[in-house]
Amino acid sequence: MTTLSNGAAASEPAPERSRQWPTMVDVARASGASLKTVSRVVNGEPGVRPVTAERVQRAIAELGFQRNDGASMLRRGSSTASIGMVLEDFSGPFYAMLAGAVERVARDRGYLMLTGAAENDPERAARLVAAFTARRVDGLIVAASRADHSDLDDCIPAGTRAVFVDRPSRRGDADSVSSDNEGGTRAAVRHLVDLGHTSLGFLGADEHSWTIRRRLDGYRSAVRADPAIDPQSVERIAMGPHDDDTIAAAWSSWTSGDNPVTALVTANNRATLALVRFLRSHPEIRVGYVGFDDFEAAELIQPAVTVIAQDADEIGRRAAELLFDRIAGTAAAAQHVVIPTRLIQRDSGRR
Amino acid sequence: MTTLSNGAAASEPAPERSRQWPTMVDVARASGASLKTVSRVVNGEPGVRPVTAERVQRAIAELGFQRNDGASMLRRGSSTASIGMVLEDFSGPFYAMLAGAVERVARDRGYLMLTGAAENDPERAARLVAAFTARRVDGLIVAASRADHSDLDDCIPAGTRAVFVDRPSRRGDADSVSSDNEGGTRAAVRHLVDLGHTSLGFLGADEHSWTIRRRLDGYRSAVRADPAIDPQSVERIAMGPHDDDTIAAAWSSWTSGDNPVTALVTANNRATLALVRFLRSHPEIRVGYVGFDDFEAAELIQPAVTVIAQDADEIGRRAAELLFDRIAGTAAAAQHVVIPTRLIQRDSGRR
DNA sequence: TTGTATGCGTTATCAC
DNA sequence: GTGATAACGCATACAA
Repeated sequence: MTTLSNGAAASEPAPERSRQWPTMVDVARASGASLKTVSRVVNGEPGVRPVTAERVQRAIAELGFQRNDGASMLRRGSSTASIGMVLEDFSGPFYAMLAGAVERVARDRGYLMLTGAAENDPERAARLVAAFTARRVDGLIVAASRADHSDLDDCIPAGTRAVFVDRPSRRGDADSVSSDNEGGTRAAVRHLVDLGHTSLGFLGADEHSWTIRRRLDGYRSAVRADPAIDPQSVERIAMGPHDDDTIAAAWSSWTSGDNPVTALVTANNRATLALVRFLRSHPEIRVGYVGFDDFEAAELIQPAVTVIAQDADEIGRRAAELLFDRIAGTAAAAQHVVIPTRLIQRDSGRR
Repeated sequence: MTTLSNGAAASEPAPERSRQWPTMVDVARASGASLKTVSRVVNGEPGVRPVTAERVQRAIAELGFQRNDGASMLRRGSSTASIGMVLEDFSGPFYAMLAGAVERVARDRGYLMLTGAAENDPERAARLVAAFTARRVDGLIVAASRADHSDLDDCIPAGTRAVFVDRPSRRGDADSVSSDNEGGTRAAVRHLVDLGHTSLGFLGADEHSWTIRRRLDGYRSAVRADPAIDPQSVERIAMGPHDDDTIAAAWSSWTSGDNPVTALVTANNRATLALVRFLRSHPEIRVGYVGFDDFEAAELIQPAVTVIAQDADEIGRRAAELLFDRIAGTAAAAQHVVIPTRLIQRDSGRR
């Protein structure tokens, strides 16, 4: 049983000091080489006699030495080769794909990703950012788009690179990437009009969300711009979250007068699924609809749901690349990248 | 413009040395206090005169100082207060929920989570583990359940705490948490038999996956144990991945002889969706089925899909708690926690 | 080819 | 109360 430089026994992990790893000093002692020589071997530097290197390697293997990257980076003054990602939650398919895309880019560049969920709590988001910067991440991807989180922007130290997803930064100096939310709902409205609908409604979601408000803007502007659409449609807006009751209330109010609503645009996945569920329990209601955000089962539901699809993968990729450009030092003006949406026509548009 | 101790100007981030943060030495200089006094203030240690503390605080605010947690942890010899999570991918709903649950527990305990996806590549998984341990994470959650990843187990240094999700460790000394996969498919078979089916088939998935093999085991044992079931059912097994063609081939072979298959068990979400899609394009085929793993739209598809639901949230929570117990030093024998599955009866069982 | 001494940003010891 | 000084694990001038 070897005794380590820090006084612990190699085979017995100490309880509170997390775990005692062998250090380069231990390797040096075990191999009879000096600290510097060990360092050379570990970092693959030239100028070590093969025999010596061999001895050191053996000691490394025997002790199970692994370099402490934290200490290495501290001494080098180099970056931590890590980024932090704040997302709203993990389980939404959009955020999950986003995180996957970001991590892929990060990994390709040799970076590690720290991740945390804001879960609708601005304070939690702020704590995450603080924890990330305290660990000196090289950059931040902020994908927590609720307006409440905008205080977050001030928590990000000046000079810390950050890219915002689905919402621009309140401070204008940060890059952002988002879907073409307005264009998406505009396309949805156009599609419904093409199908013969002239009286529409908007089934919203969280009104504090920046994306949801952009989608609402798109709906409003498309409705206003088209003289064929009943102007009442501009006011037929029900923000969420929705369940059977809220949808029933909106529906009965929108169909009680003359020129009743015949088609809906839903603002996100949740709203779409709430509507589908509502229609299941009210088979007598016939309505055309287009949902924002695609989902795996959209084509399996009957009628298959026509959607405005976001390219979460592309959004994540672009956001990460933008961040790494910043990290590399590209000092250009803040960019606001808008990723196109795509209307996937299935059957739910006609009623 | 203040000049920092490391020679960079506060307002101009240096290009390659990632970013120059003010250090305690800078704060000390700016406030006229000593390094140790600054440290005391930063850490809330007693024995500082209020006036002095005030002066230091002001300097901290002015410089935008934030303690370098990496350096702090190095000096303290304390843990890094971080865990690493290796998952198969981000976008699968199961892994996404898992990651969310783990991060929630970690955050509650003041830990940060590093995450990376193995994406079917054993080498990538190994590199992730190496990167995590090089940063001295306090523990690992391994949720990469393909059998190919089992080499991974040897990459985890002895003494590094790890909890395996959905697969036990090859080295027996690590905790694991998984669904009751065998019990799940047994319940599925029982359900189908209750509905009157006596000739079954199994639509599998990746045969290298430990979970898929357990589900297959459950199917086989349930079929063998029940004399009411046609023994041919034990061999009616088609491993995946599946598309229309593979399912068509299996189906025609399983229904060509006498006592044709009338019901199927699908091994995971992907297989279930492939079957649903297949049945869409072959409306003449009528078959009962139960899918492993619930999905949001399962109740919206017609017929609504009966599933064996896994409790991903509970699995993640238990795995994380097990890990933190280990980190806290609870030195008990390795535990293998099995989380029950739940049959959610909808309509797809009867044909 | 190899080793010694110093410092990264922080905390701990101990003296003033 | 306060402040020199050493040390955490590692890399780097520079000397041998």
